[in-house]
Amino acid sequence: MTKTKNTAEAILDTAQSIVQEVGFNGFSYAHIAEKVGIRTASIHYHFPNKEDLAEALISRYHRHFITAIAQIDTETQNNLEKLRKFTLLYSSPVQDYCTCLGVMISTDLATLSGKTGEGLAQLFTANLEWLERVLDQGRREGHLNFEGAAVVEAHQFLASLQGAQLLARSFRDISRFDMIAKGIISALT
Amino acid sequence: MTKTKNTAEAILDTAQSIVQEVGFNGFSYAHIAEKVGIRTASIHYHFPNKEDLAEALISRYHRHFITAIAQIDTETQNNLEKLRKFTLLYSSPVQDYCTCLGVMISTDLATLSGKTGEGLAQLFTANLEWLERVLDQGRREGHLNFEGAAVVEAHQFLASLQGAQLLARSFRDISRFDMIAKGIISALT
DNA sequence: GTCTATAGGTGGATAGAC
DNA sequence: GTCTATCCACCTATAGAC
Repeated sequence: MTKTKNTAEAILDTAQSIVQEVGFNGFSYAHIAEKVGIRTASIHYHFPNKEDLAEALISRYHRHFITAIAQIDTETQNNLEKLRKFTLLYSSPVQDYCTCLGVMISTDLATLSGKTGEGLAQLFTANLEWLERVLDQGRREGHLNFEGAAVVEAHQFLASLQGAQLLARSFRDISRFDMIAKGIISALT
Repeated sequence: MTKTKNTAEAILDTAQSIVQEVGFNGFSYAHIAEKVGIRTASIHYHFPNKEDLAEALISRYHRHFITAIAQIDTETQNNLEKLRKFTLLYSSPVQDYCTCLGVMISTDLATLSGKTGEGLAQLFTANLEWLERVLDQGRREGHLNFEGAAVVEAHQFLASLQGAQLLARSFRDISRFDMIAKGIISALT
């Protein structure tokens, strides 16, 4: 675990932070190369073209997400508290006035490959299924209160967080995100 | 009103639909030129650079939005019905699996001018102020039901619709938008 | 696995004729 | 106002040395 990060990982780290800031069509290999401290040809060695990079980004992001919600499930029993922690996952990119990778990729979708699009859909499906499960369990246990199907509530929950990121970013005002996130949670109690 | 549309308007129409599909960094003047049936040099005559185009797009979009909500206010008395019509405004781009111009611009913000950013904030402010007013009036008249401040509810409402656009687009499934929009409305009754 | 060098293309933008 | 022609910067991508 103390092993030095390899170049491919460093490229993905840098690429992800750039994409979250300017979108997938707002940067070039030269930008990544400069930040990582290598040449553009080296990036092409690891990711032959930009599509490969996009697919690698979304796939790694999905894996990280699975890890994150697994940790929430492990360390938290109360379902309301789980949801609160989920909102924190979505608040972290907002600290830099960025959006999560999923939101950025979703607006750039039309210019990306079908495989990247499938990866994005899978990521959002994982989000929605986890939310639906937690919402459903929480209601049955009496900790959460909402009307209608859990799957609808899950969609509303996720959509609200995504929109909250856009609004916070547009106003350069983190409190807009916090206000919305707090509102979703309090509506469930 | 039957006057033939001038070139500047035709450029803006085409540019807007392209931006809503691929984002502001996903197209070039050549793409617009081809669709409009002119040369790129002609676009530069009307909009010297891309920033001018961005500012013109957001400013015109804002004016159109003002017109649209004024019409809702004119033809509708019931505040719940006003909100329902507002969701229809946000559902129309989704029919082509696009997002509204505001959502697209908000993700591309980092690569755009400060003036464009201000225009976007003004657009969203107009959205939020209208929503807050309608929500507040509706609750005082007894047609709407929600807890907490109207300004918070307005933020949640708008964020939900924006996120709903992203999800519908990502899954290429309009019903995701409809599900969320219907959920927001029914939670208010 | 990373580099230099470079190909081949497209980007935004301008000059000047009509 | 729109065109042709063109500039130059930058882009993605590859070849081949080390």
